[in-house]
Amino acid sequence: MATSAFITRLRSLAPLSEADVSAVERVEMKRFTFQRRQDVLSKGMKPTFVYILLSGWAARYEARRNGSRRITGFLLPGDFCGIHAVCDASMDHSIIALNDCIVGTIQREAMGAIAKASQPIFDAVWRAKLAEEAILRKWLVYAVDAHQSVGRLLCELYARADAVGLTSDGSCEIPLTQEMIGDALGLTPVHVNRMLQKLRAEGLIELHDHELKILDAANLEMVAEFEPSYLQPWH
Amino acid sequence: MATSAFITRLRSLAPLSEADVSAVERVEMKRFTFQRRQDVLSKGMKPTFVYILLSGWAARYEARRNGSRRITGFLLPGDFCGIHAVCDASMDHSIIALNDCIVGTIQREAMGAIAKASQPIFDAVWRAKLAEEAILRKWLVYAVDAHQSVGRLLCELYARADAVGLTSDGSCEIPLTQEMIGDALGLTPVHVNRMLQKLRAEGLIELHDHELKILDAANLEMVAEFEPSYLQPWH
DNA sequence: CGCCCTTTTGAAGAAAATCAAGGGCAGTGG
DNA sequence: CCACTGCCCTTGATTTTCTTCAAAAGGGCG
Repeated sequence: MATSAFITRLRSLAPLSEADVSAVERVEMKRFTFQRRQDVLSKGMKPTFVYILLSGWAARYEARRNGSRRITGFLLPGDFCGIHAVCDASMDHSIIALNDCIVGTIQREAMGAIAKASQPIFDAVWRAKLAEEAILRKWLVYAVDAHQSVGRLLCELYARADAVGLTSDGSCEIPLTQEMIGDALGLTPVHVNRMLQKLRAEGLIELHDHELKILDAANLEMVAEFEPSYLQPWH
Repeated sequence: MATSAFITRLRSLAPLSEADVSAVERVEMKRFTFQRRQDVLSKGMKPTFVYILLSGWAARYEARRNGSRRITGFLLPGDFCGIHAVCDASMDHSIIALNDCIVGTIQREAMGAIAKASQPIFDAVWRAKLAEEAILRKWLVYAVDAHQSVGRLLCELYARADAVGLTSDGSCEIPLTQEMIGDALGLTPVHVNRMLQKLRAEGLIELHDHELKILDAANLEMVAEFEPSYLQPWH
């Protein structure tokens, strides 16, 4: 069952046949657990395995000289976290577990073999990469206004959680502190707090105890200029 | 000779054999020219070809609701500009020619075939993608301070131009206006101007008539917190 | 010459950072 | 059982950075 998030994610990226699914299920995968705040992969490492987040949340981040850090992406169950192995590259950033995580690893050659053997799997892997890059671009494009940035991030995370079945009835768990949100958006936690209060006052969201509820999706997406097609780049 | 920038770029990404080089040279490539300010690819298109910039500069950009645009990446000769075809995805952003450009296109299947047949070519394509993603991440990480951002961008562009032989003696052509730099960094052209003046006053750079000269590389990289290894993710 | 595009300069205003401090809550240990 | 500690959220006051608005100057070109 631990591969289910991975399969769900791949299926959200390309239409897998039964044979594709069983090929993915049969591939040898080692599992590791990581505790909150533990590095899954560190900058400079050259992984020989492809890493996949099976449960829990993680973040890509980089430290700056002045001691601050910037989060450059959130990883949800089913996401690749270290695809670098496929081309023998080393990590230009680190990945940290945001809560307790289970991570699966697949040997570079085994991953390459199933991707070469099946066009849908090949497509899914590339599309996952393109989606990740598209997310980075959106973070840049909409990094102008703090109110909008915070709103957008919540839209994005909700949509991504939804794609792997982690939402129910307009709610989902967001295991992030306001400081982490600030590290992701380049804002101070103080300012994130004020923007969240504004979104709450506008009746757009509820967010308590790491539980997000979207109260008014249409207006939130309007305010946040959010349009989810970039998360599914093949449509 | 028009494929030379592409070959140079691939060679900077992975050690290609003679057979690899001739495989790339033999692949059927159609060439197109684009004039300054013309879209090479537009948001929403689903290209069936892989696009490669052979000469000139281009930029990835996205328009915002308020009419402003954000540049999310610069493309130099040799860079892939529409790799989306490999997995049948549509463009989530547009690409515009910044000066007169020549673009080559390779059919999806032909590109897939040479990448499957040769591990170095396969690696080069993936590494190009990872390098591009790494650049996006750095833009986010160092988007805090305007002085540093401008300095970093110049470092990055110089290093990338150098990788494809477009520098000489510490100088290179940067066909960007201050407004374009602002669109890339999320700054107003007015503020870009002031930051450039500051970098000039500090004796770090010269920049006149789109000609950049790095006067003090060591101090510029220090100020800009620039460390070029992310451009070569396999090292 | 006159027009457009780009760069440059100045002054005022807004968004977000910084600095500072208090409060709630869970876990820990005396 | 309660005090203590650490983490996270919240609020207020001040300061900095960058934007906005406005205008002028330089250069290329029809």
